[in-house]
Amino acid sequence: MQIYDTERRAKREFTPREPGKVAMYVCGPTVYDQIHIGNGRTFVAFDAIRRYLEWTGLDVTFVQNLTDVDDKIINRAAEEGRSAAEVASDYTAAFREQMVRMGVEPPTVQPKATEEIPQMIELIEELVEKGHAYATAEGDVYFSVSSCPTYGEVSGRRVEDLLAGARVEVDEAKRESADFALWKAAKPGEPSWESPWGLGRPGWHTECVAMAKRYLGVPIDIHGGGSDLVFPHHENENAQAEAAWGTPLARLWMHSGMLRVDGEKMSKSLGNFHTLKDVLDRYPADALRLLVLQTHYRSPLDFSFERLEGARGAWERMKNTVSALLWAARDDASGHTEPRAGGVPEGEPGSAEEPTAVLASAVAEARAEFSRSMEDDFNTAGALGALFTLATRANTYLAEVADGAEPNVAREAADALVELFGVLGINVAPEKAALPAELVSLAAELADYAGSSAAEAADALIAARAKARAARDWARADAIRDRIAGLGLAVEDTPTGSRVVAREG
RNA sequence: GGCGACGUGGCCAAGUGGUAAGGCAGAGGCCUGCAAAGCCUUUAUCCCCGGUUCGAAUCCGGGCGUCGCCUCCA
Repeated sequence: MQIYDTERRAKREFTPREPGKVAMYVCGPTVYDQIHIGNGRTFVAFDAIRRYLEWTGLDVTFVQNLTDVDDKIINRAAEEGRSAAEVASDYTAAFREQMVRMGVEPPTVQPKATEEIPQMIELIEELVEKGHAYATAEGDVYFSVSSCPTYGEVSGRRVEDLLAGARVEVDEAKRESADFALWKAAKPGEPSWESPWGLGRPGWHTECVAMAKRYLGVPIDIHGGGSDLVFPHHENENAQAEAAWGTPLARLWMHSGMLRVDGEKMSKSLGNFHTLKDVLDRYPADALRLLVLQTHYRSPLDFSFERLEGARGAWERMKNTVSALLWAARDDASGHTEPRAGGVPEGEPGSAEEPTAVLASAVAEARAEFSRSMEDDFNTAGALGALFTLATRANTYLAEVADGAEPNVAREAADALVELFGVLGINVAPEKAALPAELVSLAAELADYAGSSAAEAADALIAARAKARAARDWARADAIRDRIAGLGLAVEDTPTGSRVVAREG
């Protein structure tokens, strides 16, 4: 498995520190507002990566912090006239809700900064003791960048450049402009904790270091985040680990590309700012995931609603294909699980041209190509291409063999699509509970159905409609279809016969 | 100014030494009572100029352009 390492600026073979196990840390949000689709992109990308690692059999411990004490939260609280804790609590809940909607697996551990203060103080003390950090008269503690020889390695910067090109006013209390705060003295009314340097709160860069150490041990295997975190955040994190423990924080650094909207950086002032919640209120999460994963995680992603529409269409077609395959396998959304008669393969048995054999090899090819792409730095776009190709071949197969589809091969193809899209967190399986009980009474009314099974009722209605169509009684055929549609379902006529499916939206 | 990334068909996007996956949109055809779904066909001098090579989108040099970070930011 090849993974691109930000620090080395090259792909390298990934070998976990402990065979079979991966210790992974991805920076979480600062909970001061609804997260936006840029955050969403990052979290979906790392979720797909995590799912793939797990799918290959690795035991992944995934840690993601919540920054619940920060200037932004304090400012927000002041604006709204309530406590910082309330603001943090609300947006923590909001964040988790969106992650659930987005289909992101919950982290193994999701520590909050405010609950890790002792560990952070311990780390800062260690840095002070070793001469890598210093306290000011005001009660702030800074990290001394020039005391750390490896500073700059993660982001590829030189300390001299940083000092020379510093755009920030040198804080009087800081020894050098590049030094950064590990601990900030509290101002009146701000959330604060007791420390050896007086009341205060931790700096952002210290959180992840303390948490990674506590929950994963250093160096961790993979540290991820958005590419805007490379500098200074991850550089500063790494410096603390190097200074305190003489080890890099992470063995491998992964960074996802930025998201842009309509070709521009997303910002509130440009009016192109979208929260994840707003987008998920309008579009299915699977469509958004598909859109995100159709671009490699390191590339910039240009978001637009036009593209999202396209992704939704593509996703729905995938579901249609899976649905048709399951129908051919006699196990679809309408609950048919018993094989039916008539599943005879077409063509010359044993011939390479035989459609069933062609589809079977298409499945194998798609699986191989999917893995090959993912093994190459999680190339989800290439992996999706392989799945779309399989879907097209499957549809071709169904069209070619008509009613003679081989159930086992159709099922194999459907299973592959559901499984592999599922590895990317995209659900293309038809909903099993799609058939409402009202179908039974409808079938009783229109098709003389006397039983109580919704699946059988669907069959009876389709049979009644087929009979009407055969008799060229279009009015009756359409009436049956319309009544079924009235239940929120749809009737589709396919090469393999008609079927009742759940309707989108 | 410093560091870095990218430039592939109308839009998006894989490929990274042997002559261009896939998605969206468009056009034509097939299937079809209608509708939906589906299938087939069709659109690429791979930003420009040099170089290396039997052979380059793919490597090297130069140019042009776009973007990111350098300040809180996923």
